[in-house]
Amino acid sequence: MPKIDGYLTREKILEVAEKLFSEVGYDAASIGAISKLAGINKATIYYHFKDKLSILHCLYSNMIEQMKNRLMPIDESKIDLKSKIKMELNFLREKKNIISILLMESMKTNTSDDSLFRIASDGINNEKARLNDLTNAQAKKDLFFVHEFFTGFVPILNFVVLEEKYRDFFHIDEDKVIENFIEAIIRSHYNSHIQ
Amino acid sequence: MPKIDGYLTREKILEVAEKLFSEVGYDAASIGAISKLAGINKATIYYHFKDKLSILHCLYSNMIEQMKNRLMPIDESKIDLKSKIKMELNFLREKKNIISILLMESMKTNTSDDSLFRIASDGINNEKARLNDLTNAQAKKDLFFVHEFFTGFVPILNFVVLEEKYRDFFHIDEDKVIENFIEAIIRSHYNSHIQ
Amino acid sequence: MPKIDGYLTREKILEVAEKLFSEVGYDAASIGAISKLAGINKATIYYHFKDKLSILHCLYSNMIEQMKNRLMPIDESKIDLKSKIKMELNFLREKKNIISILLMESMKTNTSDDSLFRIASDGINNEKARLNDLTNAQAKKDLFFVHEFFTGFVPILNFVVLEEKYRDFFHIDEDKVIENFIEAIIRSHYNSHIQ
Amino acid sequence: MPKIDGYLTREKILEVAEKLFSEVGYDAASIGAISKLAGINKATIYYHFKDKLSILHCLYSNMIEQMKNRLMPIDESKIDLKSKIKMELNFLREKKNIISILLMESMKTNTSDDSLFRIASDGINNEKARLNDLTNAQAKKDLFFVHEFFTGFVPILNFVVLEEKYRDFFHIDEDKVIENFIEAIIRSHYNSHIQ
DNA sequence: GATGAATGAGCATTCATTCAT
DNA sequence: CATGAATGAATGCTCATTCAT
Repeated sequence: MPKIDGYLTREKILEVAEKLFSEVGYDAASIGAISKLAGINKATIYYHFKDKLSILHCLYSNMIEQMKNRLMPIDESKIDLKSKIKMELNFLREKKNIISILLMESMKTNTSDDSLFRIASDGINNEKARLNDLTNAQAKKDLFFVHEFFTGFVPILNFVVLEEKYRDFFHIDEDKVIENFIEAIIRSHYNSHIQ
Repeated sequence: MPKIDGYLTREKILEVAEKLFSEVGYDAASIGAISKLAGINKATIYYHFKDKLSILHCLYSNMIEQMKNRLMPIDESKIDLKSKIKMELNFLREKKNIISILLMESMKTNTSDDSLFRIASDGINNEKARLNDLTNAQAKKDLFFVHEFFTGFVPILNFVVLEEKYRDFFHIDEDKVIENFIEAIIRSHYNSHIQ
Repeated sequence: MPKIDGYLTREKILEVAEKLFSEVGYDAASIGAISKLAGINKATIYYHFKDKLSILHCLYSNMIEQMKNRLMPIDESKIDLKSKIKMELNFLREKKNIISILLMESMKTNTSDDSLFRIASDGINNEKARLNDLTNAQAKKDLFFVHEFFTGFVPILNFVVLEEKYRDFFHIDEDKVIENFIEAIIRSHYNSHIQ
Repeated sequence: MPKIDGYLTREKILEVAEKLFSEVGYDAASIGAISKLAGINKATIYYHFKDKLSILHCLYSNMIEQMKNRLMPIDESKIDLKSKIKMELNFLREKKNIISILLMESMKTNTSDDSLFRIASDGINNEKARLNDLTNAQAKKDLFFVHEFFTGFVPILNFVVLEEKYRDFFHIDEDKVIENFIEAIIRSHYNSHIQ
């Protein structure tokens, strides 16, 4: 085992943890399994991270960091909406693993983990500029957020996570399913934006 | 707890398991915890169920059973679409726990669990009648399914699971969030049905 | 491994734990070592005891129980004081192990474990009847307790624990050391009782 | 922390180790905890000490050194016996931590650690001069040692270690408990010296 | 039907210790 | 002198599961 570089070790742990958490879930992924897959001693993981949970939190932070440097308002001009969504989707598809972890953890009904909402509201707030009516603000903002979150953000994240399994089950090929999803999300969510 | 016969014990186990699985996830919910919460001996659980996984499968079966006896096509007549959705939503909200389990398990990227898709395609097939064009069938059907699944089925299930946490995070009250969601899902999904 | 009798298993665990705790100290005695010495599976220990600490507490309780059924006032009549002390000493020498544990744990300066004092005050209160002066009570009682505790109780417990090592170091034989200790404790403590 | 030279670092380690050993016991005090409390890297501790045990041995040596430069015979002249004991007690009370460690370690029934006896016999031999009868020497010396050790040395060390907890439990204030102990130890031990 | 007792394997975490720099 | 990084072995404890009764 090379003692060369603590930074690389840390990265390797995060990489393997993200993969395993998303494959079997946070709880079923053991530190022992991570250490074996990473080729790193179990105790070394605890040199770099306080505990198992802090690995998860670190993954979240890294994702948020990347999201921040990226999420930009997608405007309504239909000219290139499709390609904009395609880019967005490709960006998110690279983050499939951490997104699946985020969704699974958020769906535990008794945790107070609100990462999903914090991330969503960061992203959605970027687009709030679209709201042109500032009278009667709160009621409209509430509807706007629900619409953005449940008919935009949520379907997209779910698509990223479930797409592959969807293809396997329905025997459709990748390009087609993506094409179809983009058409569906434009028709439904983007064509019904609250303004 | 009156354990009049084995049936009640079995029901109690299922009831507690469903609650706990949804609260902390399938993996973090131990048989020991279930037995303690249910006031039932651990070994008794193994009298009624072969193993932990078969409890989960039994919960799935029960849900599918209930879904089958219920899912009916929601037609396009906008007259009472809203109240129809409201009813649908109330029906599903009672199943919040098992739905959260189903979603969490489906999102593990390495499982071959396709319950989510089997349940979805049962439901969606009921509505396929709506498709009026039978020529060029497959391509259209594919789009239809993607649309139904990712912009209808998925947002609704996610809403059922996340609604309470959404309210806590955004400080909105229950009635309003439901009202808003129904408006959003009608605007987006139902107004863009593939026909 | 016989599954015959949970009570016996529990007793065996306590017996081995007491021995090991006193040999190497509570902290250095691992549950694994106890289980190995007892010929009992590690997990079985946790079936019978909530955690490691509750084994210790159980040992304390058992000792206190035995002490209660035993400690009687030793009166001043010198006729058979010696043989009374000898009996007392033999009784305590059988409890050498738990006494050494009790002392070691009590000497950790940051624990709030007051078992030693609770046990001592039980024993000493039995003898408080000897105090014949009830005027000016508290100051006298305080002195009485300090005297009983630090020049009676403490030397006796320390003797029980250290006697064997004392003999090894000073190369004296058992009978003689006991004889000498009894003479010393009578001369010092019993001849100077607060009355 | 000014780590001007290695000497200070070494001192700091010893200081923190002594504190922690006495607080939680030698076994429960980890090198990691010592290093954190001392603000010194774990590996640095191993630069200064071969292993954990040698820290303990070093603390013992230091104590013995200090004891040697100090222990003087307390003669029988009752004139100022009280103040002599008070001084002795103050000297030992400053060494409470290492004394508690010494006692705890000595009470492990399977260790061959005889530091307690070596220290005691150093101190007691200083006073052996008091013995005026040199015929029949051994039997008398044996009694003398037992008396000095178990009714003098042991109660005093135990008092030093347990005093604070004694006060907490019995709700007595410091001055009073010391006053009482001195009276008790004079009455019992010093008034019954073997001569 | 139900249960007390038991277990092997595994869990997250910590240990004292090492070593290249 | 000092340290960041690493490790094998062990820690207390929990797991799903079994089985005689």
